[in-house]
Amino acid sequence: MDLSSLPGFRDFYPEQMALRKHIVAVWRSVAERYGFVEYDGPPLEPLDLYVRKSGEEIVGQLYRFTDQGGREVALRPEMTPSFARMVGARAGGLPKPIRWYSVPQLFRYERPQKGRLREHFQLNLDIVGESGDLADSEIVAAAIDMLRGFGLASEDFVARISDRGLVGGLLTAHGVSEAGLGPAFAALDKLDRESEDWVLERLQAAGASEEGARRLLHLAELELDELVAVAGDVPLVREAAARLGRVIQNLESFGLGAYVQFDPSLVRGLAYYTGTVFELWDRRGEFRAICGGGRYDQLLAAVGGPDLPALGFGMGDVVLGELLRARGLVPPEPSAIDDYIICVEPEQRALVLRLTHGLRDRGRRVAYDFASRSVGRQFKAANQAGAERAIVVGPDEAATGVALVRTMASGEEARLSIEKLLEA
RNA sequence: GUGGGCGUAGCUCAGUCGGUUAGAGCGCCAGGUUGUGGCCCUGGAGGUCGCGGGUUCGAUUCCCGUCGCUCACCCCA
Repeated sequence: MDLSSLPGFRDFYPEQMALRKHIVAVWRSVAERYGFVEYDGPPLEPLDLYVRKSGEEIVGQLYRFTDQGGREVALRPEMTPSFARMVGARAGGLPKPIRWYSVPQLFRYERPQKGRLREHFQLNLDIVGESGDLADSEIVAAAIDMLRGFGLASEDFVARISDRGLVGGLLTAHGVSEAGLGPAFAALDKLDRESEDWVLERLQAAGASEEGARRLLHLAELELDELVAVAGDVPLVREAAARLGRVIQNLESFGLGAYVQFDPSLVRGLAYYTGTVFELWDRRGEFRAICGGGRYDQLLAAVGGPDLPALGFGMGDVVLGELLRARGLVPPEPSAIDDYIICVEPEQRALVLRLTHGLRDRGRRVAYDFASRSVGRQFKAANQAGAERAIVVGPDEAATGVALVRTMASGEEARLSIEKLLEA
Protein backbone atom coordinates (compact mmCIF):
# COMPACT_ATOMS: atom_id res chain seq x y z
CA MET A 1 0.00 0.00 0.00
CA ASP A 2 1.33 3.42 -0.89
CA LEU A 3 1.21 5.68 2.13
CA SER A 4 3.11 8.65 0.73
CA SER A 5 1.36 12.00 0.48
CA LEU A 6 -1.05 12.58 -2.39
CA PRO A 7 0.19 14.30 -5.55
CA GLY A 8 0.21 18.05 -5.14
CA PHE A 9 -0.09 17.87 -1.35
CA ARG A 10 2.74 18.87 0.93
CA ASP A 11 4.25 17.52 4.12
CA PHE A 12 5.39 20.46 6.20
CA TYR A 13 8.56 19.47 8.03
CA PRO A 14 9.67 21.93 10.72
CA GLU A 15 11.81 23.76 8.17
CA GLN A 16 8.88 24.27 5.76
CA MET A 17 6.49 24.93 8.59
CA ALA A 18 8.73 27.77 9.76
CA LEU A 19 8.40 29.43 6.35
CA ARG A 20 4.64 28.89 6.27
CA LYS A 21 4.30 30.39 9.74
CA HIS A 22 6.39 33.36 8.69
CA ILE A 23 4.28 33.98 5.59
CA VAL A 24 1.01 33.77 7.48
CA ALA A 25 2.38 35.93 10.31
CA VAL A 26 3.28 38.72 7.89
CA TRP A 27 -0.10 38.47 6.17
CA ARG A 28 -1.93 38.74 9.49
CA SER A 29 0.26 41.54 10.72
CA VAL A 30 -0.25 43.71 7.63
CA ALA A 31 -3.96 42.91 7.34
CA GLU A 32 -4.52 43.93 10.93
CA ARG A 33 -2.44 47.06 10.48
CA TYR A 34 -5.04 48.00 7.86
CA GLY A 35 -7.87 47.32 10.28
CA PHE A 36 -9.05 44.04 8.79
CA VAL A 37 -10.46 41.28 11.00
CA GLU A 38 -9.99 37.58 10.41
CA TYR A 39 -12.75 35.08 9.61
CA ASP A 40 -12.86 31.52 8.34
CA GLY A 41 -15.39 29.10 6.90
CA PRO A 42 -15.64 25.36 6.40
CA PRO A 43 -13.02 23.67 4.19
CA LEU A 44 -15.74 21.36 2.90
CA GLU A 45 -18.80 22.90 1.23
CA PRO A 46 -21.81 21.77 -0.78
CA LEU A 47 -20.81 21.23 -4.39
CA ASP A 48 -23.60 23.52 -5.55
CA LEU A 49 -21.95 26.48 -3.87
CA TYR A 50 -19.33 26.42 -6.64
CA VAL A 51 -21.37 25.06 -9.52
CA ARG A 52 -23.85 27.92 -9.21
CA LYS A 53 -21.15 30.54 -9.56
CA SER A 54 -18.86 29.06 -12.12
CA GLY A 55 -20.91 26.63 -14.13
CA GLU A 56 -20.63 22.90 -14.68
CA GLU A 57 -17.32 22.98 -16.54
CA ILE A 58 -15.47 23.97 -13.38
CA VAL A 59 -16.51 20.77 -11.65
CA GLY A 60 -13.68 18.79 -13.23
CA GLN A 61 -11.19 20.97 -11.37
CA LEU A 62 -12.81 20.51 -7.99
CA TYR A 63 -11.83 18.08 -5.33
CA ARG A 64 -15.27 16.57 -4.91
CA PHE A 65 -17.02 13.45 -3.72
CA THR A 66 -20.25 12.14 -2.27
CA ASP A 67 -20.21 11.86 1.50
CA GLN A 68 -21.68 9.01 3.54
CA GLY A 69 -24.94 10.93 3.79
CA GLY A 70 -25.27 11.09 0.02
CA ARG A 71 -24.41 14.81 -0.15
CA GLU A 72 -22.39 16.11 -3.09
CA VAL A 73 -19.51 18.02 -1.50
CA ALA A 74 -16.29 19.74 -2.56
CA LEU A 75 -13.14 20.90 -0.82
CA ARG A 76 -13.23 24.68 -1.21
CA PRO A 77 -11.36 25.85 -4.33
CA GLU A 78 -11.80 29.52 -3.45
CA MET A 79 -13.05 31.57 -0.57
CA THR A 80 -15.40 34.02 -2.27
CA PRO A 81 -18.62 31.93 -2.23
CA SER A 82 -18.24 31.13 1.47
CA PHE A 83 -17.34 34.75 2.09
CA ALA A 84 -20.41 35.93 0.20
CA ARG A 85 -22.65 33.66 2.24
CA MET A 86 -21.15 34.76 5.55
CA VAL A 87 -21.24 38.44 4.70
CA GLY A 88 -24.74 38.04 3.35
CA ALA A 89 -26.03 36.53 6.57
CA ARG A 90 -24.91 39.53 8.59
CA ALA A 91 -24.46 42.34 6.10
CA GLY A 92 -27.56 44.14 7.28
CA GLY A 93 -26.20 44.55 10.77
CA LEU A 94 -22.56 45.25 10.03
CA PRO A 95 -21.18 48.79 9.77
CA LYS A 96 -19.83 49.48 6.29
CA PRO A 97 -17.35 49.17 4.88
CA ILE A 98 -16.72 45.62 6.00
CA ARG A 99 -13.02 44.77 6.13
CA TRP A 100 -12.45 41.05 6.47
CA TYR A 101 -9.54 38.78 5.71
CA SER A 102 -8.91 35.05 5.85
CA VAL A 103 -6.10 32.56 5.24
CA PRO A 104 -7.93 29.46 4.00
CA GLN A 105 -6.34 26.30 2.69
CA LEU A 106 -7.79 25.85 -0.80
CA PHE A 107 -7.92 22.81 -3.06
CA ARG A 108 -8.14 22.12 -6.76
CA TYR A 109 -7.90 18.93 -8.74
CA GLU A 110 -5.35 19.79 -11.41
CA ARG A 111 -1.97 18.55 -12.48
CA PRO A 112 0.63 20.15 -10.20
CA GLN A 113 3.31 22.39 -11.69
CA LYS A 114 5.62 25.19 -10.68
CA GLY A 115 3.83 27.56 -8.34
CA ARG A 116 0.66 25.53 -8.55
CA LEU A 117 -0.22 22.57 -6.35
CA ARG A 118 -3.47 20.86 -5.47
CA GLU A 119 -3.51 22.53 -2.11
CA HIS A 120 -2.33 25.92 -0.98
CA PHE A 121 -2.88 28.62 1.57
CA GLN A 122 -4.22 31.85 0.18
CA LEU A 123 -4.66 35.18 1.85
CA ASN A 124 -8.05 36.69 0.95
CA LEU A 125 -8.60 40.29 1.85
CA ASP A 126 -11.80 42.09 0.90
CA ILE A 127 -13.75 45.28 1.45
CA VAL A 128 -17.54 45.18 1.10
CA GLY A 129 -19.95 48.07 0.89
CA GLU A 130 -17.77 50.83 -0.51
CA SER A 131 -17.75 51.95 -4.11
CA GLY A 132 -15.41 54.95 -3.80
CA ASP A 133 -11.94 54.98 -5.29
CA LEU A 134 -10.24 55.18 -1.88
CA ALA A 135 -11.27 51.58 -1.21
CA ASP A 136 -9.54 50.53 -4.44
CA SER A 137 -6.29 52.21 -3.44
CA GLU A 138 -6.60 50.77 0.06
CA ILE A 139 -6.73 47.23 -1.31
CA VAL A 140 -3.81 47.71 -3.69
CA ALA A 141 -1.78 49.40 -0.95
CA ALA A 142 -2.41 46.49 1.38
CA ALA A 143 -1.23 44.02 -1.27
CA ILE A 144 1.93 46.07 -1.84
CA ASP A 145 2.60 46.34 1.87
CA MET A 146 2.28 42.58 2.21
CA LEU A 147 5.29 42.11 -0.05
CA ARG A 148 7.13 44.99 1.59
CA GLY A 149 6.55 43.15 4.85
CA PHE A 150 8.59 40.24 3.49
CA GLY A 151 11.49 42.51 2.67
CA LEU A 152 10.76 43.03 -1.02
CA ALA A 153 11.17 46.52 -2.46
CA SER A 154 10.09 48.43 -5.55
CA GLU A 155 13.05 47.06 -7.52
CA ASP A 156 11.79 43.55 -6.78
CA PHE A 157 8.13 43.74 -7.73
CA VAL A 158 5.54 45.89 -9.43
CA ALA A 159 1.79 46.33 -9.11
CA ARG A 160 0.30 46.38 -12.58
CA ILE A 161 -3.05 48.09 -12.50
CA SER A 162 -5.87 48.75 -14.91
CA ASP A 163 -9.63 49.12 -15.01
CA ARG A 164 -12.16 46.84 -16.61
CA GLY A 165 -14.47 49.76 -17.46
CA LEU A 166 -11.65 51.55 -19.22
CA VAL A 167 -10.68 48.57 -21.33
CA GLY A 168 -14.30 47.60 -21.85
CA GLY A 169 -15.05 51.11 -23.10
CA LEU A 170 -12.19 50.92 -25.56
CA LEU A 171 -13.32 47.53 -26.81
CA THR A 172 -16.91 48.70 -27.23
CA ALA A 173 -15.76 51.82 -29.04
CA HIS A 174 -13.91 49.56 -31.50
CA GLY A 175 -16.88 47.42 -32.34
CA VAL A 176 -16.71 44.62 -29.76
CA SER A 177 -20.20 43.51 -28.86
CA GLU A 178 -21.57 43.13 -25.34
CA ALA A 179 -21.33 39.34 -25.64
CA GLY A 180 -17.81 39.63 -27.08
CA LEU A 181 -16.43 41.50 -24.07
CA GLY A 182 -15.61 38.38 -22.05
CA PRO A 183 -13.73 36.62 -24.86
CA ALA A 184 -12.01 39.88 -25.76
CA PHE A 185 -10.80 40.35 -22.16
CA ALA A 186 -9.54 36.77 -22.18
CA ALA A 187 -7.70 37.39 -25.45
CA LEU A 188 -6.00 40.57 -24.17
CA ASP A 189 -5.04 38.70 -21.03
CA LYS A 190 -2.92 36.42 -23.19
CA LEU A 191 -0.99 39.14 -25.01
CA ASP A 192 2.29 38.10 -23.43
CA ARG A 193 1.80 34.41 -24.10
CA GLU A 194 0.19 34.29 -27.53
CA SER A 195 1.20 35.85 -30.82
CA GLU A 196 -0.22 39.20 -31.90
CA ASP A 197 -2.03 37.52 -34.77
CA TRP A 198 -3.73 35.13 -32.38
CA VAL A 199 -5.02 38.03 -30.29
CA LEU A 200 -6.03 40.02 -33.36
CA GLU A 201 -8.05 37.07 -34.57
CA ARG A 202 -9.87 36.76 -31.26
CA LEU A 203 -10.61 40.46 -31.09
CA GLN A 204 -12.15 40.32 -34.55
CA ALA A 205 -14.15 37.28 -33.57
CA ALA A 206 -15.49 39.37 -30.70
CA GLY A 207 -16.74 42.00 -33.15
CA ALA A 208 -13.85 44.36 -33.81
CA SER A 209 -12.87 45.27 -37.35
CA GLU A 210 -9.37 44.33 -38.47
CA GLU A 211 -8.32 47.95 -38.23
CA GLY A 212 -10.07 48.30 -34.88
CA ALA A 213 -8.28 45.26 -33.51
CA ARG A 214 -4.90 46.65 -34.58
CA ARG A 215 -5.73 49.98 -33.02
CA LEU A 216 -6.67 48.21 -29.77
CA LEU A 217 -3.31 46.45 -29.65
CA HIS A 218 -1.62 49.79 -30.11
CA LEU A 219 -3.70 51.37 -27.34
CA ALA A 220 -2.69 48.54 -25.00
CA GLU A 221 0.85 49.93 -25.00
CA LEU A 222 0.02 53.51 -24.03
CA GLU A 223 0.30 55.37 -20.76
CA LEU A 224 -2.89 56.48 -19.08
CA ASP A 225 -2.68 60.12 -20.13
CA GLU A 226 -1.79 59.19 -23.70
CA LEU A 227 -4.75 56.89 -23.78
CA VAL A 228 -7.09 59.61 -22.59
CA ALA A 229 -5.68 61.95 -25.20
CA VAL A 230 -6.41 59.45 -27.96
CA ALA A 231 -9.69 57.93 -26.78
CA GLY A 232 -11.00 60.38 -24.21
CA ASP A 233 -13.99 61.32 -26.35
CA VAL A 234 -15.61 58.01 -25.38
CA PRO A 235 -17.54 58.77 -22.18
CA LEU A 236 -17.00 55.33 -20.64
CA VAL A 237 -13.29 55.56 -21.23
CA ARG A 238 -13.05 59.10 -19.94
CA GLU A 239 -14.85 58.27 -16.69
CA ALA A 240 -12.98 55.04 -16.01
CA ALA A 241 -9.66 56.71 -16.80
CA ALA A 242 -10.41 59.54 -14.40
CA ARG A 243 -11.30 57.07 -11.66
CA LEU A 244 -8.21 54.96 -12.25
CA GLY A 245 -6.17 58.16 -12.22
CA ARG A 246 -7.52 58.93 -8.75
CA VAL A 247 -6.74 55.42 -7.53
CA ILE A 248 -3.15 55.77 -8.71
CA GLN A 249 -2.93 59.29 -7.27
CA ASN A 250 -4.06 57.94 -3.88
CA LEU A 251 -1.34 55.30 -4.01
CA GLU A 252 1.21 58.01 -4.77
CA SER A 253 -0.06 59.95 -1.75
CA PHE A 254 0.52 56.83 0.35
CA GLY A 255 4.12 57.00 -0.85
CA LEU A 256 3.73 53.84 -2.91
CA GLY A 257 3.97 55.38 -6.37
CA ALA A 258 7.21 53.55 -7.17
CA TYR A 259 5.36 50.24 -6.96
CA VAL A 260 2.51 51.10 -9.30
CA GLN A 261 2.37 50.89 -13.06
CA PHE A 262 -0.61 51.38 -15.34
CA ASP A 263 -0.97 48.49 -17.77
CA PRO A 264 -3.96 48.51 -20.13
CA SER A 265 -3.15 45.00 -21.32
CA LEU A 266 -3.85 43.70 -17.83
CA VAL A 267 -7.45 42.59 -17.60
CA ARG A 268 -7.35 39.27 -15.71
CA GLY A 269 -9.13 36.31 -17.16
CA LEU A 270 -11.99 36.23 -14.71
CA ALA A 271 -15.35 37.38 -15.95
CA TYR A 272 -16.62 38.92 -12.75
CA TYR A 273 -14.33 41.91 -12.36
CA THR A 274 -16.12 45.22 -12.89
CA GLY A 275 -13.62 47.98 -12.23
CA THR A 276 -10.09 48.18 -10.91
CA VAL A 277 -7.98 45.09 -11.61
CA PHE A 278 -4.39 44.57 -10.51
CA GLU A 279 -1.66 41.99 -10.19
CA LEU A 280 1.67 41.91 -8.38
CA TRP A 281 4.59 40.64 -10.44
CA ASP A 282 8.19 39.81 -9.78
CA ARG A 283 10.15 42.37 -11.83
CA ARG A 284 12.57 39.76 -13.10
CA GLY A 285 9.65 37.82 -14.54
CA GLU A 286 10.75 34.49 -13.10
CA PHE A 287 7.42 33.64 -11.52
CA ARG A 288 3.75 33.72 -12.32
CA ALA A 289 1.65 36.45 -10.73
CA ILE A 290 2.22 36.69 -6.99
CA CYS A 291 -1.15 38.19 -6.28
CA GLY A 292 -4.23 39.28 -8.16
CA GLY A 293 -7.47 41.03 -7.43
CA GLY A 294 -9.85 43.82 -8.20
CA ARG A 295 -13.33 45.14 -7.90
CA TYR A 296 -16.30 42.81 -8.31
CA ASP A 297 -19.39 44.91 -7.64
CA GLN A 298 -21.94 42.39 -8.95
CA LEU A 299 -20.44 39.12 -7.76
CA LEU A 300 -21.80 38.92 -4.23
CA ALA A 301 -25.38 39.22 -5.43
CA ALA A 302 -24.70 36.77 -8.24
CA VAL A 303 -23.63 34.04 -5.82
CA GLY A 304 -26.59 34.62 -3.54
CA GLY A 305 -24.99 37.17 -1.25
CA PRO A 306 -25.94 40.78 -0.59
CA ASP A 307 -26.18 43.30 -3.42
CA LEU A 308 -23.18 45.30 -2.28
CA PRO A 309 -20.11 46.58 -4.08
CA ALA A 310 -16.95 44.70 -3.15
CA LEU A 311 -13.30 44.32 -3.97
CA GLY A 312 -10.33 42.36 -2.79
CA PHE A 313 -7.40 40.19 -3.70
CA GLY A 314 -5.91 36.77 -3.17
CA MET A 315 -2.27 35.90 -2.53
CA GLY A 316 -1.07 32.31 -2.37
CA ASP A 317 1.74 30.86 -0.32
CA VAL A 318 3.32 28.76 -3.11
CA VAL A 319 4.59 31.38 -5.56
CA LEU A 320 5.36 33.71 -2.69
CA GLY A 321 7.41 31.03 -0.95
CA GLU A 322 9.35 30.32 -4.14
CA LEU A 323 10.04 34.02 -4.59
CA LEU A 324 11.22 34.52 -1.00
CA ARG A 325 13.48 31.50 -1.31
CA ALA A 326 14.96 32.78 -4.58
CA ARG A 327 15.63 36.21 -3.07
CA GLY A 328 17.16 34.91 0.16
CA LEU A 329 14.33 36.34 2.22
CA VAL A 330 13.49 33.22 4.18
CA PRO A 331 14.28 33.98 7.81
CA PRO A 332 16.54 31.53 9.63
CA GLU A 333 14.77 28.95 11.72
CA PRO A 334 14.46 30.16 15.28
CA SER A 335 15.97 27.92 17.93
CA ALA A 336 13.50 25.75 19.78
CA ILE A 337 14.91 26.05 23.28
CA ASP A 338 16.41 28.63 25.62
CA ASP A 339 18.01 26.47 28.33
CA TYR A 340 19.57 23.01 28.26
CA ILE A 341 19.99 21.50 31.71
CA ILE A 342 23.01 19.23 32.05
CA CYS A 343 22.83 16.47 34.64
CA VAL A 344 26.29 15.27 35.69
CA GLU A 345 25.33 12.22 37.75
CA PRO A 346 22.06 10.28 38.22
CA GLU A 347 21.95 11.57 41.81
CA GLN A 348 21.13 15.08 40.53
CA ARG A 349 18.20 13.93 38.35
CA ALA A 350 15.48 15.09 40.75
CA LEU A 351 17.06 18.52 41.12
CA VAL A 352 17.40 18.80 37.33
CA LEU A 353 13.71 18.02 36.88
CA ARG A 354 12.76 20.57 39.54
CA LEU A 355 14.89 23.24 37.87
CA THR A 356 13.58 22.31 34.42
CA HIS A 357 9.95 22.55 35.42
CA GLY A 358 10.47 25.72 37.41
CA LEU A 359 12.07 27.43 34.41
CA ARG A 360 9.29 26.19 32.12
CA ASP A 361 6.73 27.69 34.48
CA ARG A 362 8.54 30.99 34.02
CA GLY A 363 8.13 30.69 30.25
CA ARG A 364 11.62 29.49 29.38
CA ARG A 365 11.89 26.79 26.74
CA VAL A 366 13.84 24.06 28.44
CA ALA A 367 15.22 20.64 27.44
CA TYR A 368 17.53 18.11 29.09
CA ASP A 369 19.06 14.76 28.26
CA PHE A 370 16.74 11.75 28.55
CA ALA A 371 19.69 9.35 28.63
CA SER A 372 22.51 9.70 31.13
CA ARG A 373 25.15 10.59 28.60
CA SER A 374 28.49 12.18 29.33
CA VAL A 375 28.68 15.87 30.09
CA GLY A 376 30.47 16.40 26.80
CA ARG A 377 27.63 14.74 24.90
CA GLN A 378 25.10 16.82 26.74
CA PHE A 379 26.93 20.02 25.81
CA LYS A 380 26.94 18.81 22.23
CA ALA A 381 23.19 18.24 22.43
CA ALA A 382 22.74 21.73 23.92
CA ASN A 383 24.70 23.14 21.02
CA GLN A 384 22.70 21.24 18.41
CA ALA A 385 19.45 22.36 19.99
CA GLY A 386 20.58 25.96 19.64
CA ALA A 387 20.28 26.61 23.36
CA GLU A 388 21.14 30.07 24.58
CA ARG A 389 22.36 28.72 27.92
CA ALA A 390 23.58 25.40 29.27
CA ILE A 391 23.01 24.97 32.99
CA VAL A 392 25.20 22.37 34.68
CA VAL A 393 23.92 20.57 37.75
CA GLY A 394 26.44 18.21 39.35
CA PRO A 395 27.34 17.14 42.88
CA ASP A 396 28.97 20.51 43.69
CA GLU A 397 25.96 22.47 42.45
CA ALA A 398 23.58 20.20 44.34
CA ALA A 399 25.56 20.68 47.53
CA THR A 400 25.88 24.48 47.29
CA GLY A 401 22.60 25.28 45.51
CA VAL A 402 24.55 27.31 42.95
CA ALA A 403 24.38 26.22 39.29
CA LEU A 404 26.96 26.77 36.61
CA VAL A 405 25.41 28.73 33.74
CA ARG A 406 27.27 28.76 30.44
CA THR A 407 26.28 31.16 27.68
CA MET A 408 26.75 29.00 24.61
CA ALA A 409 27.50 31.68 22.03
CA SER A 410 30.31 33.33 24.01
CA GLY A 411 31.39 30.47 26.26
CA GLU A 412 31.19 32.73 29.29
CA GLU A 413 30.27 31.01 32.51
CA ALA A 414 28.68 32.33 35.66
CA ARG A 415 27.50 30.83 38.93
CA LEU A 416 23.87 31.56 39.77
CA SER A 417 21.82 30.43 42.71
CA ILE A 418 19.25 27.82 41.70
CA GLU A 419 16.62 29.56 43.83
CA LYS A 420 17.36 32.83 42.02
CA LEU A 421 17.00 31.11 38.68
CA LEU A 422 13.57 29.89 39.76
CA GLU A 423 12.39 33.29 41.01
CA ALA A 424 12.96 36.30 38.80
C1' G B 1 -6.32 15.77 -20.25
C1' U B 2 -1.43 16.33 -23.76
C1' G B 3 3.94 16.36 -24.28
C1' G B 4 9.34 16.50 -22.50
C1' G B 5 13.00 15.34 -18.53
C1' C B 6 14.13 12.50 -14.20
C1' G B 7 13.60 8.17 -10.35
C1' U B 8 20.52 4.68 -6.66
C1' A B 9 21.23 5.94 1.55
C1' G B 10 17.57 11.09 5.37
C1' C B 11 19.91 14.99 1.58
C1' U B 12 23.21 16.06 -2.91
C1' C B 13 25.03 12.75 -6.29
C1' A B 14 28.73 8.95 -8.41
C1' G B 15 28.77 4.06 -10.53
C1' U B 16 27.68 -0.34 -13.57
C1' C B 17 30.17 -0.84 -22.19
C1' G B 18 25.21 -6.71 -18.18
C1' G B 19 29.24 -10.00 -13.90
C1' U B 20 31.26 -11.32 -6.62
C1' U B 21 29.52 -8.33 -0.32
C1' A B 22 26.41 -0.98 -4.85
C1' G B 23 30.00 3.86 -3.26
C1' A B 24 31.32 9.22 -1.75
C1' G B 25 30.30 13.87 0.70
C1' C B 26 26.92 15.95 4.09
C1' G B 27 23.58 14.47 7.97
C1' C B 28 22.49 10.83 11.97
C1' C B 29 24.36 7.48 16.11
C1' A B 30 28.54 5.86 19.15
C1' G B 31 33.55 6.24 20.89
C1' G B 32 38.34 9.44 21.48
C1' U B 33 37.76 7.46 30.03
C1' U B 34 36.68 9.70 35.15
C1' G B 35 32.53 17.81 34.61
C1' U B 36 32.50 21.45 28.84
C1' G B 37 29.70 22.09 22.67
C1' G B 38 31.39 24.10 17.63
C1' C B 39 37.01 21.74 14.86
C1' C B 40 39.40 17.06 14.27
C1' C B 41 40.08 11.50 14.38
C1' U B 42 37.89 6.46 14.55
C1' G B 43 33.84 3.30 14.12
C1' G B 44 28.59 2.26 13.15
C1' A B 45 23.58 2.25 11.47
C1' G B 46 20.98 3.18 7.03
C1' G B 47 19.58 1.18 0.21
C1' U B 48 13.66 -4.49 -2.33
C1' C B 49 19.13 0.83 -7.11
C1' G B 50 10.56 3.63 -7.61
C1' C B 51 7.31 -0.82 -8.70
C1' G B 52 5.87 -5.00 -12.09
C1' G B 53 7.05 -7.93 -16.14
C1' G B 54 10.43 -9.43 -20.27
C1' U B 55 15.37 -10.75 -22.54
C1' U B 56 19.71 -13.34 -20.30
C1' C B 57 23.58 -18.31 -17.19
C1' G B 58 23.24 -13.54 -14.63
C1' A B 59 19.61 -7.05 -14.74
C1' U B 60 20.62 -1.36 -10.56
C1' U B 61 22.54 -1.53 -15.91
C1' C B 62 19.01 -3.53 -21.91
C1' C B 63 13.45 -3.65 -23.43
C1' C B 64 8.13 -2.93 -22.23
C1' G B 65 4.53 -1.38 -18.86
C1' U B 66 3.24 1.21 -14.56
C1' C B 67 3.57 4.66 -10.53
C1' G B 68 5.82 8.97 -8.66
C1' C B 69 8.48 13.63 -9.11
C1' U B 70 9.32 17.71 -12.26
C1' C B 71 8.81 21.35 -16.38
C1' A B 72 5.64 23.12 -20.16
C1' C B 73 0.65 23.21 -22.47
C1' C B 74 -4.77 23.56 -21.16
C1' C B 75 -6.89 26.29 -17.18
C1' C B 76 -6.54 29.64 -13.46
C1' A B 77 -10.63 30.79 -8.21
